[in-house]
Amino acid sequence: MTLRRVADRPTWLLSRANARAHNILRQAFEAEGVRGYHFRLLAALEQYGPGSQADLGRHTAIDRSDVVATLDDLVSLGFAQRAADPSDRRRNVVTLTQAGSAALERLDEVLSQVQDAVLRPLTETEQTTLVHLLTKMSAPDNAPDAAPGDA
Amino acid sequence: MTLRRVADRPTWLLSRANARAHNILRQAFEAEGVRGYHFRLLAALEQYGPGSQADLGRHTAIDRSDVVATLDDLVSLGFAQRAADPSDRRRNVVTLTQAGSAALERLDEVLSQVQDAVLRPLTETEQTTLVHLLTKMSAPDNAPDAAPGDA
DNA sequence: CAGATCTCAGAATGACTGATATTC
DNA sequence: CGAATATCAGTCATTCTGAGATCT
Repeated sequence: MTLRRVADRPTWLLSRANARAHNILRQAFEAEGVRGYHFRLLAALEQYGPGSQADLGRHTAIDRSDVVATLDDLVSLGFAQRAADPSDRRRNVVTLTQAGSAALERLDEVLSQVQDAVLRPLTETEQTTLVHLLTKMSAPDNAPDAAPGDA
Repeated sequence: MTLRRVADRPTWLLSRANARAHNILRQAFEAEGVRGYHFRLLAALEQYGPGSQADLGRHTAIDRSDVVATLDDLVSLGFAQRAADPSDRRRNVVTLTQAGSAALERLDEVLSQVQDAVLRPLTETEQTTLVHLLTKMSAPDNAPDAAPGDA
């Protein structure tokens, strides 16, 4: 696409680079039968241990209502288990199964390979610089949607 | 979100930075009553002049079937016109109206402001570097989905 | 006939909203 | 009571597929 008013924009380059990575990743995950939401949920289960679905939503920044459906998938894939919390009957305690743990390792490997493929054109120094710039760009204190002094 | 297996990834930073820009832009465009597709179509109409919908799809990388619906919006907003092509009755010749041209200018200004807001945390040198790295990363000859020697 | 064009219907993904029943 | 939890039923934008009708 050579649209002057679009292609010239740095944010468009950002969008293109991201779309490229995103597409490769989507296809790679598809081969494993999962989507991004599944991976994020699995990663959160591993990192934070068993917890409520609300917690999962907070850790992954996935909407409460989407956690429900995605978890349905993970349960039917045998990657996670739901159990009623005896101490708080509102809650479901979600646990990562061994199969889920194994799947997470596989998916993490897939992610690493995609990562390498996407960054391959850059030297290691350039990769470091890119990470630095992207981090700086999105730093919370620079976020235009959360100016200091708000409330 | 502080998910080890996700947040540590350069591609995640890319995704975050892009999402930030995308959200700001979406809201800004929403205030004008349009979406990204509308802007791209308007930009293509301006740049390439009146043409068929198929051409529009090619210039903007918007799917043929989505061009139809998006164009419906632009027509009902008075930003574009459809007319049968007398020399090829399969085609609709799409033309940018004066109102569409004015809207494009407004939206371009909105885009510039969003651009500035997103890149503000970086110095000018850093912005240049970022553009360079993103360009290099997504250069066609480096594209993992179009290796030289394919076909 | 092949091929291009326009259109419609639908699906998938990520992100989000509103409502509801239940429980603390 | 207010607040949190899990769930369901939607919407929305972007992207893409399949099918059909029309025309070159």
